[in-house]
Amino acid sequence: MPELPEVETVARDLERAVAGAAINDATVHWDRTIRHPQPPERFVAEIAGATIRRVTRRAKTVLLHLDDGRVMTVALRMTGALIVAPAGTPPDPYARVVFDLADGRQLRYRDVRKFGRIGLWPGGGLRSVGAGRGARSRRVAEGGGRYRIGEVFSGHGPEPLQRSFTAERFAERLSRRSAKLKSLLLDQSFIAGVGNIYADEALWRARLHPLRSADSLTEREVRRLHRAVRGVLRQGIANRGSSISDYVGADGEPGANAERLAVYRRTEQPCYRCGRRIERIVVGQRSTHFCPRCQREPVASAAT
DNA sequence: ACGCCTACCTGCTTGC
DNA sequence: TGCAAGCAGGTAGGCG
Repeated sequence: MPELPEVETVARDLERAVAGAAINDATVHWDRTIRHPQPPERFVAEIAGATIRRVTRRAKTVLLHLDDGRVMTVALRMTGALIVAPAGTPPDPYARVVFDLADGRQLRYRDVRKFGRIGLWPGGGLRSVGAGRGARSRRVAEGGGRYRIGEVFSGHGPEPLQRSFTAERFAERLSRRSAKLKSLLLDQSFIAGVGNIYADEALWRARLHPLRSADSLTEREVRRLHRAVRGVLRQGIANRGSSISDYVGADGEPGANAERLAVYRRTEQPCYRCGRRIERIVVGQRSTHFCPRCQREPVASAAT
């Protein structure tokens, strides 16, 4: 569910709401939410008494940095949500892990489909990001542990909103791949944080067909896609995320970006640019929406 | 490198 | 109304 803009929204909400808060205790209601091989009981013992220093994001994962340098990672996957509940809020049947804060509030990890995972790592070697308004990347203090949290993300591609993600760098990466644009945008090792919604939106904005192969793009097309990817993500953040069914911010409120989507789940509805009906196809087992007029079909290589 | 499949889970919508 | 099938924002692992 949540892609970069939704995760960024949650991280920012939590930074304001729980930075400085101490975790008294935790309850695990669904063991598999705790990332293997950490047994849930040990996780609880290790998190109890910790204080949250700050909250950031890397790719689609929320990072809760603890005072002692350790980092708790929360990968929301499809239906995960982190919600701050004031004292006295009725229990949530879908809360898989509940953190009791010292001030009486609860930080709840809610996840209907149970795909999400929570991990606890010694710090070190990680560059996390603040995506917004010129926020700078920050280095996590070196933790004394044997493992580095940075290794968790070693296989991830660049953060599209960082200044270092230039059109030139994007062009270079694209030129070495022959995969379909849609599949590549979803590949977290190619670019971090883009999911099914924003991939479709970016391709529409850049007027590129989802089946185009990456190495077929002209320089101009690469620039359009670069701008489009960053643009749709920034717009998503500005609107506090796209709530299609169950995404909510840490305040429990849905985001406003769903109404601003141009193609995602707008099958058969008119394209905002040309009026043509939006089509839905399946690419890499993921539903894909595009305008057949604005986003021209790649020329079939008539080999003969 | 790439594509395709299966899993992991539950709930909601659609069609008969 | 009931019931089954299809769909969902993500990703890991396996196979060819």
